[in-house]
Amino acid sequence: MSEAADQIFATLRHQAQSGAPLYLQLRKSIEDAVNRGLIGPGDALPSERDIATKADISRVTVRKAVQDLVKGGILVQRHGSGTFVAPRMERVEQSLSRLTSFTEDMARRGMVVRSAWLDRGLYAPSPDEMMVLGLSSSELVARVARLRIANDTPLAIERASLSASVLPDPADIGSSLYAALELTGNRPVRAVQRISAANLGDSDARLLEVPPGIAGLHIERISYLASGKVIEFTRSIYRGDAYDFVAELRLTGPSEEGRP
Amino acid sequence: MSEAADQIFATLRHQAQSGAPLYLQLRKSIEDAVNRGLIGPGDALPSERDIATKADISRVTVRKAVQDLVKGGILVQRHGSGTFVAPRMERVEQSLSRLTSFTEDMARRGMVVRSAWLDRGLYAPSPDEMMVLGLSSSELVARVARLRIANDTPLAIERASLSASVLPDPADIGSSLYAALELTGNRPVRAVQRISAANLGDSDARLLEVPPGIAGLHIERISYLASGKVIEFTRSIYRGDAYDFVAELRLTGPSEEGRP
DNA sequence: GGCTATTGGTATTTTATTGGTATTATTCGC
DNA sequence: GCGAATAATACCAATAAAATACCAATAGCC
Repeated sequence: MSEAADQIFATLRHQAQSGAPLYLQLRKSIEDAVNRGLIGPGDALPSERDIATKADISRVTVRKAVQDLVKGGILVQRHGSGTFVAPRMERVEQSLSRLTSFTEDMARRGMVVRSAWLDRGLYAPSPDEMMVLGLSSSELVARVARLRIANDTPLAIERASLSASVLPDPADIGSSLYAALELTGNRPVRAVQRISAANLGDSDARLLEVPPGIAGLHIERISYLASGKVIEFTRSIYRGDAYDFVAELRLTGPSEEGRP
Repeated sequence: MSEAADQIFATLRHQAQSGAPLYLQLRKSIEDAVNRGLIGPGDALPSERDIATKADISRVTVRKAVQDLVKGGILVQRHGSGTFVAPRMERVEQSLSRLTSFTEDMARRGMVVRSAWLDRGLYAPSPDEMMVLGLSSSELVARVARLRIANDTPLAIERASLSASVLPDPADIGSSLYAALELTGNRPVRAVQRISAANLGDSDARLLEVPPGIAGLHIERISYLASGKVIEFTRSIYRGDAYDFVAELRLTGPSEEGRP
């Protein structure tokens, strides 16, 4: 457990002879460690017992300090699991290069992620879908829609459309659409992604639990097989106030590149 | 199976006495091996049993680690066949000039583009600018702001800040900021760009000739010199209804064979 | 085609570690 | 002296971590 969490004890000893109650000293130490970023959202604190023995005070005293911070929303406790720094709702950023792993990205920030299925089924294709996916009106389209949730806050709506021939049973997708496609041998090799902004409509806003009219990031992605055939068509809507897309650009070649 | 997959066990033993749960250690080892390219997309992992006996831990523990990575989309499992590194979408390197080339982009859509200057001058730096550009309060900052117009429709507002030392006279910029920087030998080689959505404020909306509150794309870009120094800091606002950012993603992996 | 070794998948149990709580002693201020 | 805040002790409950034993699908060989 050591790591950077030991910083707690450094500041603790520093104020040891202040005369203030022990639990207040400890509380301040922990608070400082969080505020100074020594331990960030999602990080685990040492167990109450560990803190107690290391600081040489009773566990109940530790508990008092910790509980205060839990009440204040600074920490989160999970019975049988541990004590953690409460995640803050700040802008989350996603690098464009890792667009496929929402789950991983969020987990790295100490957020508990889950998805709620909005839709999983086979339908008659819309004109849009027929055009993009190259379907005839007699074929079916598989639609997979889910709400992405981080720390009980809905962050995004993802709606994917695929030809039913590549995803005959939309219900048995695990957590990754790409993994499911991989299993059936339909591997996209290329995708074009289009990012724009749009005001959220009523139904989307309701799903994302924000007022209607708020700005949202609208991402449209079309994935292609090696054969050039379109395999997937995804429209995602991200909450504009909680999500950043980050791209790192590199200037290639000499300065003669076309410029504005 | 041996090959490079054995690298997993090397890093595993390395962190053996970290005290962390076994399955976390293993998960990290595998994750590292993938991230460092020791095992690439499509490559097979040793079987769960092999990993278990080699690392001298239970197979269920191996399973826990592997499953986490499957959930995160890093690995793919096929019952009766094996565990494989999942394919991954990667953003194609996009040249700096290309992404910023408003003019070129619009011209491709057959639009007549022009710009209107909103501001060109030297100012005392704001705290933001001092921080990002690394300026002291006694130095000056060059601000360049312009309205981008296509077919007589305002599309975007670009506001750039630079140290006055690299752009002593903001007034003599031609049509390209980058060209001006090139002349003084200050060529950015890298930039980090952050795309988000936000509702347009009153003044920006007025400039863009849209009603306030409409969704806009907010792009923040920080450009770096080869030395690592920040040279430019641009905040742009695009009309969300009239502009798309397009990125092409490519799936990395074994091109043909090697597919399980 | 069908057998078989090998693969991942699952259910169940044990153990250690975590937070949760009730109860009691001490200290300090009024 | 009384009472509230402080601190310590001992025990309870939930969860995670790990191991065992067995099931099911796939691939490959004959």
